Amino acid sequence: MKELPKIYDPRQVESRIYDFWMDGGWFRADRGGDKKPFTIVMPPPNVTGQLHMGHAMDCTLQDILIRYKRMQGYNALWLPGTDHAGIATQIKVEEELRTKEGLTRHDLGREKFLERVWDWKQKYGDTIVRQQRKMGASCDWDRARFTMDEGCSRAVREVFVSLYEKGLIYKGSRIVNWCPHCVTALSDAEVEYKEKPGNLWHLRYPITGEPGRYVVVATTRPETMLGDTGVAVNPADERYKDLVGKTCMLPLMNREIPIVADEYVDLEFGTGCVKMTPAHDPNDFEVGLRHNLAAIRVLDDNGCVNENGGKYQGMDRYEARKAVVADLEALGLVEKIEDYVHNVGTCYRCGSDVEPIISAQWFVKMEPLTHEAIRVVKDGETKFVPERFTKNYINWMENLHDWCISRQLWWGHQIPVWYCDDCGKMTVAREDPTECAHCGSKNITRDPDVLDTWFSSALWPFSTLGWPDDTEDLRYFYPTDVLVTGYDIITFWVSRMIFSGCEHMKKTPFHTVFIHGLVRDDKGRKMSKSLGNGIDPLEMADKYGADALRYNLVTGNSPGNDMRFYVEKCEAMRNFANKLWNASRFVMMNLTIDKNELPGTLELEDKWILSKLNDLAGEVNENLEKYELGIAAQKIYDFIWDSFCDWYIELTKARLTGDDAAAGEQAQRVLLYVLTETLKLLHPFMPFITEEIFQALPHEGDALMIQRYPVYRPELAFPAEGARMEKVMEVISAIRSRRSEMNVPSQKRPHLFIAAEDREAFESGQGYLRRLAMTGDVTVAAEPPADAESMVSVVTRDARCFLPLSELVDLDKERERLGKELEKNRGFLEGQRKKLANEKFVSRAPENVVAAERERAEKLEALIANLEESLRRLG
RNA sequence: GGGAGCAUAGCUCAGCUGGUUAGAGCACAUGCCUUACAAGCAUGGGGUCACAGGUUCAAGUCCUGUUGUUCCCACCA
Repeated sequence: MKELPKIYDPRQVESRIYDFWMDGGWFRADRGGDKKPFTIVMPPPNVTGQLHMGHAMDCTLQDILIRYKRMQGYNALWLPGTDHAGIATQIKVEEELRTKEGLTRHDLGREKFLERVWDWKQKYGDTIVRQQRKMGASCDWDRARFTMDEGCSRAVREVFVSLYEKGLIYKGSRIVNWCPHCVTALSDAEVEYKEKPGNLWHLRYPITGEPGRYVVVATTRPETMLGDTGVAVNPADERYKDLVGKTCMLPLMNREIPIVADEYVDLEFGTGCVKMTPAHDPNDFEVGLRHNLAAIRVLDDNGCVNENGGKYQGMDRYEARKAVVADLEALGLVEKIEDYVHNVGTCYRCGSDVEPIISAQWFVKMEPLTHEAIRVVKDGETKFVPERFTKNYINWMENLHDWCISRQLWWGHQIPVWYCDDCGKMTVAREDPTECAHCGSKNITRDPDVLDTWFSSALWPFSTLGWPDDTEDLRYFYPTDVLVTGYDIITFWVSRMIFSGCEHMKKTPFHTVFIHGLVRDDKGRKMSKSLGNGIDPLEMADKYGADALRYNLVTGNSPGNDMRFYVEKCEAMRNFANKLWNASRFVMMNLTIDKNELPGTLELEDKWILSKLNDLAGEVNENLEKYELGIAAQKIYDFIWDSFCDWYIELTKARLTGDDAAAGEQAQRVLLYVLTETLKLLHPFMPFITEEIFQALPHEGDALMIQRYPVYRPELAFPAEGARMEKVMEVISAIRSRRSEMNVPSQKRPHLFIAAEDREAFESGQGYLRRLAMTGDVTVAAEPPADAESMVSVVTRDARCFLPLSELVDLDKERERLGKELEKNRGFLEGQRKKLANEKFVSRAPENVVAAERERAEKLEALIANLEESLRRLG
């Protein structure tokens, strides 16, 4: 028998157990056999990333599901990997380059710079993987992928070319979101709008040929006026009817620009006149197209005024803003300046204000792709859990603009397009071409841009399984089963995986999207580097154990809702782990058997705990199937702590320490069985400690992690015996409560007289009544003892108990107490009777509900009768 | 402007398809080193389930509205 330390120390256990699993090869998913596949692809964290609390939660939820499915007998594949994370990674490497060597990427050149990024990836790329292992992640590491590995890159290329061939990818000059700091275009999804205080400048543009007359336009970005090529009014606006068709003079630039009429202009807002800057505003761009307005770009890629900005050339956008306003004021052309709070688009990576800029970029034509992506969700082929996120998804899908996929970065999948220097045409190819496909010229230059990171992530569920090749893995494991991710990433990623799966695989990539919320700090704020309020999951795992951290992250919250992180909860969960540890120690210390087998005959308390365990197994399976992980975890917690430790272990002590060896062994067998089944139930949630204990117990099979997950078994349901046991437990609780009220010292062990109908239940349980209710001898009879009047009485629904503690009793107080209890229960009974007297209730409520209410009423009546009897005896 | 969530004990939150006298952790109070565990045991106090209507035999749970709060989407110069 193995002696275990008194306090569970996860540090001694976790890494050893993890190695044990790895050595066993149990994380590897096989194909075929008589098992079915179950697949989760891990949302790939950034290569340069550190595990934060959100990852830890994500990781825990996935690991619970995959371990559960593995134990159910599936070929369970959890496919891990990392994402190259274009902008994020490039920024990091550039920063290091600047601070350490004072260089920019341009100093190095593309090739050398990319070498540096790959070096960086080699160096830090496995940090997060190590951290995931610490959390207990049971991924198939042999299948780990990277979005820029050879296979994923081929998938990206295939998708780009085939979408191009289908006419779903095009290059066009359009307004895009431009980050002047990252110097690249961004997709709509990568822009975060933030409310910022600003101004609304009202500017006067003189009407041509009508001295002294102006149109007044309002703007939040006065510097863009340098690129104005028109003024628009609403065609229905009576105020400006005569101006349409005329021109005005653009101040500072002295450019004559037309006044046009367009529905886009809101009559109510501002003056009803809008300056048109087609090169720097998406709406103006559209209006410009309708009225043939020129698009004059006045900002360069760094956000500085370019050669089209006259004397302001070279100023950055904010400098130019001040200068333009100052000059206009000097000319008397600023009518007024209002304070104005408006939404400003910012870069989701660096936070700089995004500038809408006209630019030649690559786009995915979204509209044709959305139909199937919407259908599969509407038809339930892919379901969101919780369901409410479906609406988010559909709404987003239905209002999509084309997806800008080109980025002016170096780190990423370079766009497979070559431009011919001679004929000017494009060659789009699966293999790198040596000549122009149109004229055969060798003078071809590759498009320098790379693809949006999410372009490759969108293919993750099938590129990781071998696509575009027709691999065995792909055929076996695709479509995958569940995607686990936070709600913040539905638009970025989930939606794109769905339409990509539909388009390229003709099947939606997963049947369930399991959404979780954000992990916030104890004040409800997002954890962030800038706030410095992040809690390192590894520190928590180290201090309290990965199991405790996992339990913290999965209990007490429900799918899709944010949770607050409390260190105290880690402590509580560590205590729970320790509780289990000590319960296991207790079982082991009393173990003389070496085989896990239930005994042939069972005592009442055995049947009670087995029945409880059986119910638990049934419920936990139900909850897990419905993704109610927190509820399942809570039930297991309650079972272990309340039912198993606080009751059952205590109940077995009489047998274990008694003289009857056979009875002792019987108790051992049940203890071992119940503990082992409980470990199985808990294993997906707390993998380390459960495996460690399992290995120390007599067991069959190599590892707990590959045992069969318990299910409900009708032959182990003992509802009648369970109810009888609870009669006794109720008496124990009632006596304890009375003792506590009366401050009876625990050394005091009074004789216990019980008057009850079901005498057998109480007679057979004398041992544990003595032990748990701290009494002396127990006498069970049909009627109370003769001198019951002088004793302390304790009343339950099924028994009247009498304790000769008269010296401690104040008869008046006793009467008062009984009276109060009687009052209370009469109140309940009255309610109950009313309900049962209600003809509508009896006729309309389901039979079982009515029966339950009847039974409840009967029990109340019994309790009241007992109370009345006791009170009567007191006189 | 459109949409969604949340509002339950002092704090943080569970409460699944309506059905016991609404639960947990932490905190609090009292008594216990009872040979698994003081990271523990026993007992106890504490809640008009935001507000107002409605549906129902029955509402914390479903519907409508109100208030407060958080978030997502759109982006009107």
